[in-house]
Amino acid sequence: MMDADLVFRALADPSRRHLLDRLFEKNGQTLTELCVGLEMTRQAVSKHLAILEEANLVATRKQGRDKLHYLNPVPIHEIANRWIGKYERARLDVLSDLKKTLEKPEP
Amino acid sequence: MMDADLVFRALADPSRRHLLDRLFEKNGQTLTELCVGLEMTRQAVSKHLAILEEANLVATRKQGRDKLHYLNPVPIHEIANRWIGKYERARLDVLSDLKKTLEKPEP
DNA sequence: TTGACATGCAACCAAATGGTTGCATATTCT
DNA sequence: AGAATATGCAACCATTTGGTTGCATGTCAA
Repeated sequence: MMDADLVFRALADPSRRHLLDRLFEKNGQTLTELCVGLEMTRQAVSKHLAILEEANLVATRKQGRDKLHYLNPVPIHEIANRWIGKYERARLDVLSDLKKTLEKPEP
Repeated sequence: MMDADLVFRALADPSRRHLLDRLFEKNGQTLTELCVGLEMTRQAVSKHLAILEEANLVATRKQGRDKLHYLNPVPIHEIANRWIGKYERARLDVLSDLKKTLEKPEP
């Protein structure tokens, strides 16, 4: 099972969202590869990746001395389905009510 | 414009997500009304609501001595569209590739 | 008008967070 | 073997965060 709280908390930080973006552009990157261009030490990036891994947003595979990082979009998908879908329905209901109101002439 | 970072950070806390749930069940609640059943002081709830308001996830209207809180699902919708949609596509691409692989017989 | 109720404001506090530095370990390459 | 490279681990630090308490202000109602 997915822990939605871990996912939400992991997504709360812009650096972590940026790391997901980087993995989206190129999957299976190593830690040092993900560090280039960032104004952060390797250890900071490593911590962020650990949090993403804990939330199951990235999966890792150790290959020799390298650790390869892979994006896992499934938890994001589950959030979208279970949580955001609900509020999306609320939004559409509002639009639907508005539409009805506009269509119905004043009594 | 919506500040996605404010929205993500606002959604990161379980108490705040719970407040959104409460407003989803019944819209237009007052501060004290939103406090009942919560193991928190009114001031804590007030701070959470302020953060949600800053992220434009709730809108408020002052009516006499009451402050009414309304859920605004639009920022959640925008997050879903702009940000989650991208990773959703990634997920579907993976499934699509898998499907092709399964359909294509070995050469 | 006076008391009760709803909210606002500010100072304070402990714990979590995001980051650093320093050193250790493991693997690759010459 | 020995140097270079990739990662891991731990202690430490400043700031943010989530919460509290105490008091002030505004509004309704008897």
